[in-house]
Amino acid sequence: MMSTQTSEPRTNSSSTMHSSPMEAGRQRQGRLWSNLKEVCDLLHITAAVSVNTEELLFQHVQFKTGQRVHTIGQAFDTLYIVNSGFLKTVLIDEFGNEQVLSFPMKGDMLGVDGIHTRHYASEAVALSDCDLILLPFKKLTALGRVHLELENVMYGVMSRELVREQAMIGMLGALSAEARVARFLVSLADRFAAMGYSSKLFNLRMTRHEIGSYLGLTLETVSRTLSAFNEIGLITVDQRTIGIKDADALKTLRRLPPSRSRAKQTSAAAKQKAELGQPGDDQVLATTI
Amino acid sequence: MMSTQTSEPRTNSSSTMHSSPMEAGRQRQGRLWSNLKEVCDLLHITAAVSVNTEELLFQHVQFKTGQRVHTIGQAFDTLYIVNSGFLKTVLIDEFGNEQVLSFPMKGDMLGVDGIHTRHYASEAVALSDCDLILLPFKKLTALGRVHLELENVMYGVMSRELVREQAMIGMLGALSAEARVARFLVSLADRFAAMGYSSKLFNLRMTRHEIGSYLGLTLETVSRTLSAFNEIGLITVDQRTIGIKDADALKTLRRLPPSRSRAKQTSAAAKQKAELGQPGDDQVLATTI
DNA sequence: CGCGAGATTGACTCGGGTCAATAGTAGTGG
DNA sequence: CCACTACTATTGACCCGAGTCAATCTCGCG
Repeated sequence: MMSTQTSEPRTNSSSTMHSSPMEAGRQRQGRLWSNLKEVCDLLHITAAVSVNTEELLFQHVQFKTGQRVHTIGQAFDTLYIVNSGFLKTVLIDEFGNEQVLSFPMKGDMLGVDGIHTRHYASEAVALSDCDLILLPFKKLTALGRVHLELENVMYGVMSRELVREQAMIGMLGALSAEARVARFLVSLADRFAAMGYSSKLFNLRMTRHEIGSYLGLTLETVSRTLSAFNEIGLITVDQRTIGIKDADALKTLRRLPPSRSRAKQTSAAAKQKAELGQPGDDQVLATTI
Repeated sequence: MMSTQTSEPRTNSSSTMHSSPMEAGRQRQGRLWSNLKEVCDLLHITAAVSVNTEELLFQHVQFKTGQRVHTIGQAFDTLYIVNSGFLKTVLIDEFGNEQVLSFPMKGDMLGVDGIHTRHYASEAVALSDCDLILLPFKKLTALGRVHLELENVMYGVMSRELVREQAMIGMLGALSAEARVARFLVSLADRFAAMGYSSKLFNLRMTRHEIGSYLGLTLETVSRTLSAFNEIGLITVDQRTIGIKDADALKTLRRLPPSRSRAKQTSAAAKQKAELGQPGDDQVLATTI
């Protein structure tokens, strides 16, 4: 039934553009293109690209929810930059189990893991309709001879990704389930803020299962932890709508009240609820892409 | 008691060389230097460095056991390649706890995480006397203008490191304690083999505590797991001397399969074709639009 | 409207963390 | 050479955090 095909994405001509903001891009031949300057801005890389690069254009491509951008083992030839939309990258183990590695969004680069072996080492799937900028790798390296600053841009992006993964390893190796979920929420909030969305109220683009896979937890643990945060007033939860109520507490959280509060929830939980005031179920609209 | 100070390493002149093999390097001005070709060989990067690069020399530096190569936050200016010896890289959290990120050895590159912010994001400590090759980053990028293949070497190394960290995340997120220890041993064995040492009998250069930190486990669990492997004949253990008896069993050991959503077994059929690019069965949404 | 995927919640189990006691090993100095 | 000390490793006892299994509940969509 639902074929998860890697069907041809459309390199948009007159196609349906989605509603998310689109800073970069211009029409030409009925397609979207971006120049090097815009690409660097998107990456938040402060590269002095002084020369006129108007003739140096990179094409955009659109992917719809569920489509794969690349799969594991596929021959590598291009890098991607997310201009809008949300994705996940996953590893597939020998039994077909998914391990989520990251949730790329605007300004993130995809495909870097393919450079080494010339085959993508992970799979990238669109969690929403996406607009990606294509960076053909050969073109990129060829450009390095003309625009030397490009080299540093690439080093910076790859190094940044490496640091991000190091932080991930640190988190998986050392933090409790609650701390992982808390930091995940904070990091999401920060990224939304960086993109100009609200950091206090947003929609998760991924399932509990995917969050759990990303954090090395089960979906039940993720769900329970979100409920617990909700109960003590750190956040509000309504399905995929998350409201951040106490970002500082989330940032520094290591472990929830160790023992007693959980055993007898009738007393302890109720008491906490009373102390903190009614969490109240305010449902508000979240940012939509 | 070894003070772990960051005292000046010696850029060897007549200094004590340790016992490990030293393929690359030549004497000049009483110091060891390597050319680009040797550096690439060390990295196992198949870069066609055709031109004569004899005048392009990189200096070696020695570090003694316990010395730090770089610390977190220190200004970044050079990359390192391990020519001989063993190290660990660690993250330090807000309470001073170490989180081991990797155990670099011959052919590995250090310092890449400093490129992005121009400050090292991790700390590198020598676990044995080490011989490292210095790659001043400015020199490296300057060289990119003359030797264009160097750019690809760097991309390859960084991408390789990224893939390694991805695998680490996958392991921490999905595998049981036994599986982690088993794979750790196998990967060590493979790396020793690649360096020309025995893959069947080797010495660990790190403590149980460091192994545990690396694998997201406690030192007790590591110790117990090694003892258990010893008891069922997979390995022999005597302090830091490890003998691999059944590498295949170690490679495939799982205990505690992350349990997959999927139907209850008939797994034999499902498992055999763990091919790349295979969409597999469940996962992945799809929304055929 | 009914179906199916996702989310929530409860009850139970157990892997691995914690605490603690013991023993093996190495470096230092008398 | 042997004690003295500090580190490292092994093992046992206990128990808690998170995984497992399972029963609803909700919601979006055809």
